Amino acid sequence: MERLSELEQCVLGVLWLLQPVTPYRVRKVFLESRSTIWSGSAGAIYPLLRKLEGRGLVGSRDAPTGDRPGREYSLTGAGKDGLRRWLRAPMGQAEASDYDPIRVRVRFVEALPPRERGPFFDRAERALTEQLGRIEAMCDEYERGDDVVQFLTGRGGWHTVRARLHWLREVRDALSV
Amino acid sequence: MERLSELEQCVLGVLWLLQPVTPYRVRKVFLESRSTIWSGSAGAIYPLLRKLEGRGLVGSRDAPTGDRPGREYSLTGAGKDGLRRWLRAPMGQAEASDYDPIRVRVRFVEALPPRERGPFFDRAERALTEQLGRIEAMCDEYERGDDVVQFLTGRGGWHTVRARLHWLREVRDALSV
DNA sequence: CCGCTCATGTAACTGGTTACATGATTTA
DNA sequence: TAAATCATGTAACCAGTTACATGAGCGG
Repeated sequence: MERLSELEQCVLGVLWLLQPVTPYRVRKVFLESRSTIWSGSAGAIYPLLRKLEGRGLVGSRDAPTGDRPGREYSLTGAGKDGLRRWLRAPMGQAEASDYDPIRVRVRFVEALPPRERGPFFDRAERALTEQLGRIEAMCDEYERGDDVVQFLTGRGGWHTVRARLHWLREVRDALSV
Repeated sequence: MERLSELEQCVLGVLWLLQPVTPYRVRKVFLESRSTIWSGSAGAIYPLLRKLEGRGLVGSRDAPTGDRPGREYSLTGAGKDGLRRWLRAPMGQAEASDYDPIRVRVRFVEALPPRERGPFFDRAERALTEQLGRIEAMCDEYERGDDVVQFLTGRGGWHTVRARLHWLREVRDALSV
């Protein structure tokens, strides 16, 4: 029982939500995600799905639409077990930690001459504000749906980005730039 | 002018902060970081430093301690330019986005039978609370130093983790588990 | 003297990305 | 009818990890 990568486990989750589902639709979940760790590239998803099938965690069948060939994947019992094992696993520092690309940049902001620091923070604030807007739009959409958890998950991202934005203003203030 | 990876740019930043610095000390920055995107493995740092040297962004010299051989790296002018170019670059969705390993798990929590959802949230809350404690300890330490930005950066992580923790309690409440 | 940390490295691997190829279907 | 999107895939590449090897110095 080889352990699964984070992406593989996410894909099991997506399958659980959307099954039966085509690889392309799985891809789109990642392509359209506000998170950027995974690109949702075909080169990631198609081989991954076949690999999961080889391990018996997912099953597939041909599902052509009219003339076009198509393939649909679903979770097997073992697949659902795998998903649950993930959710039952202990959570440690890896799960609690986060990486904030803006925060690391701020760590080194004094490498910039003073007059460039204001514009730096402007760029950062704008990026976060725009992200906040995107998430709000997304949450509005989700709120009209019937999937509560989807909405709540969106709100999670919103809270986090807002916290980063507030912190950024605190930093500007503390450094008076 | 090949573009640099995020890790390479971070390493330039670390060099800017600590130069002249040994590869081992650069590693420790990542090894001891609360963030877990990079392991700080020797296999990452040593070849990377040589690569940066090959590109003329960093310079090195022998710096043995008594009997032991050692090597010290510093930024070159081009290296500092590279660091600044990073900080001057526009920030978009990639920089504003975040990945929260707990949030993705929450997305799929209903794949767990109801009675297991409480313990799931317990584990998540504990992991975040512990992380909060670690960050607080770190910030206390930094506060006694003279590096304001280091302290502020620590606070950034604290704000983010606290936001995630608050959100988690909101979710528990909303799902009443 | 044993084990730990300091310190420097290499080799094999792997989990992805980028870029390409192909063709059907929809939309402007 | 041209361009965009749907849909499926492959091949080459690459950044970083894991695991290993080596040896010096230090604390119990």
